[in-house]
Amino acid sequence: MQEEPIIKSSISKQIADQLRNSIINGRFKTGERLPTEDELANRYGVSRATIREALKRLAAQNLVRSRRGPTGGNFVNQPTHEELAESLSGAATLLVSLGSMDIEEIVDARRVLQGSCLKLAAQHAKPEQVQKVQAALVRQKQVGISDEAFCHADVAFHRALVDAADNSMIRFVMYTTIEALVPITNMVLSYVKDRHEIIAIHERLLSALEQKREDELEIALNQLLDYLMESFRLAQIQRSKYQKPPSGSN
Amino acid sequence: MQEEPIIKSSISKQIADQLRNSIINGRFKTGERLPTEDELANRYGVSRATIREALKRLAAQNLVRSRRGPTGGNFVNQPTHEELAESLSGAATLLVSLGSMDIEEIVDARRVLQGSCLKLAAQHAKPEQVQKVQAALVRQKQVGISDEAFCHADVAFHRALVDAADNSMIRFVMYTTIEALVPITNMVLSYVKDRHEIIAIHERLLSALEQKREDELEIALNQLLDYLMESFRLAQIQRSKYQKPPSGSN
DNA sequence: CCGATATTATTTGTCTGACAAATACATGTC
DNA sequence: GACATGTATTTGTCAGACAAATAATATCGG
Repeated sequence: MQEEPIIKSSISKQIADQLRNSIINGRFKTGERLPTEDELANRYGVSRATIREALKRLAAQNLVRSRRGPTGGNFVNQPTHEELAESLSGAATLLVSLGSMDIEEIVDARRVLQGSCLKLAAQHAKPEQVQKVQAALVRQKQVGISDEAFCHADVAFHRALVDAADNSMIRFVMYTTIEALVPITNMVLSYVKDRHEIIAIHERLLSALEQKREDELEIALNQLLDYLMESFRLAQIQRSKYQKPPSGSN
Repeated sequence: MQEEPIIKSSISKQIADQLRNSIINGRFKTGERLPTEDELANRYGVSRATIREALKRLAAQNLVRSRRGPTGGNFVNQPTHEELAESLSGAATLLVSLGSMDIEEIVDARRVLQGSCLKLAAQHAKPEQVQKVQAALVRQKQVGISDEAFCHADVAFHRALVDAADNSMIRFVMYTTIEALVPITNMVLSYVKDRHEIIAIHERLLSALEQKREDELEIALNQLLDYLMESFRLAQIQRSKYQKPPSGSN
């Protein structure tokens, strides 16, 4: 067994993987500073540019962050839930925009997953978590706010709902599912001017949560998603009227 | 409004973000080749090293892949589901290893999410998907296979179950949840030598799927997760016997 | 002695130019 | 026509340099 005969991937990638493993296995602890780029270069016997490319790969995954100066360096980053959710939703929006997932699938997924999630929320929700849901809804009900602000509040509302389930793992995956639908919600909103319907359903969700009525929660959720799908179809029709269908879309 | 007065992040990061947006907005289509590094460097008015660091950030997210030679270059990569699942599970294992999520939460999440997922599977599963589940179970039942191989087959089994739900979004998030538990499963297996219990429950799951019995699926799932948690606790106790608690672990 | 300011050292960020390696394409030889 | 050879193109890596940020230290005035 030779050392490493048939390496096909680039050195910088290999180094990135090694460093990554060192982090996961705890050889580098979170918050700790890793050796300077010069020293890493010496240690691995490569140039600093290569080391930097490896570090940038890790930085793209929020695994390290760098700071300049004497006390600076590259530090192992404990990704916050926010950062994690962000990179996840980045992946999700990418999938959607590349057409790897269609809207029906996402809506179906949300029907099922968020359904379970809401049941959990009804069981576990603490008062302050319910209050957060309410706060988001209040923001959403402000008259005269922009589409963007409305959509932002919409996301906050659903995130608060998910948070009420009080489970990190569920939060992790549900944030992704929610984010994946944001572009569609945005599109729908620009055609469907009236937001009353959405707000009404949200209010229904909130009161059902307060009363811990699981059945009611499920009904309201389905109502919301049905409305979203219906609006989406209308928006698509409207769109194809004004903007000729791309016949030879190549 | 000046051009860009108060930028704090590095140029390479900014360029990476710009390229990323160009890809998402479809200015660069999937499979397409982007300009050579030299040309990008000219276009952005930076050095090639900077461009390369930006590209490595994107490569770390599986957004681009590079090839050498005349027809080579950096190409926009349509991430396969495998790659996506891989990077997701990478994030998940990271979260677990960094202790951002505890096992109870993951198991609870799986109870709920996979529960819904199995119901969907019972409704939608196509024959060939059921067959894949069966195939994975057969592999797992081979006598004398290593812990590693057993665990691999275990993942394949659960993935096949998820695939049976026939929904890309669900697959996306469930793969993550499954992967997050792999390290624990591994650890449990190294202490709990007997695999019969797991296989028995898996067989129960399979037959319940074949008969489309949703209630039975849920019961079996809970049984499996209960067993896992119980074994995990035992493993922890066993562990603390042989390996002194790290009192001053410095 | 103290405090504000200047200097210095360290480390990442970026630039420049070069060469190595892979690889498609053209060219030449038999 | 088949096969070897060269050649151009593009990424991968290297080496050394300077710029920018920043914390520690030294300096000077009170």
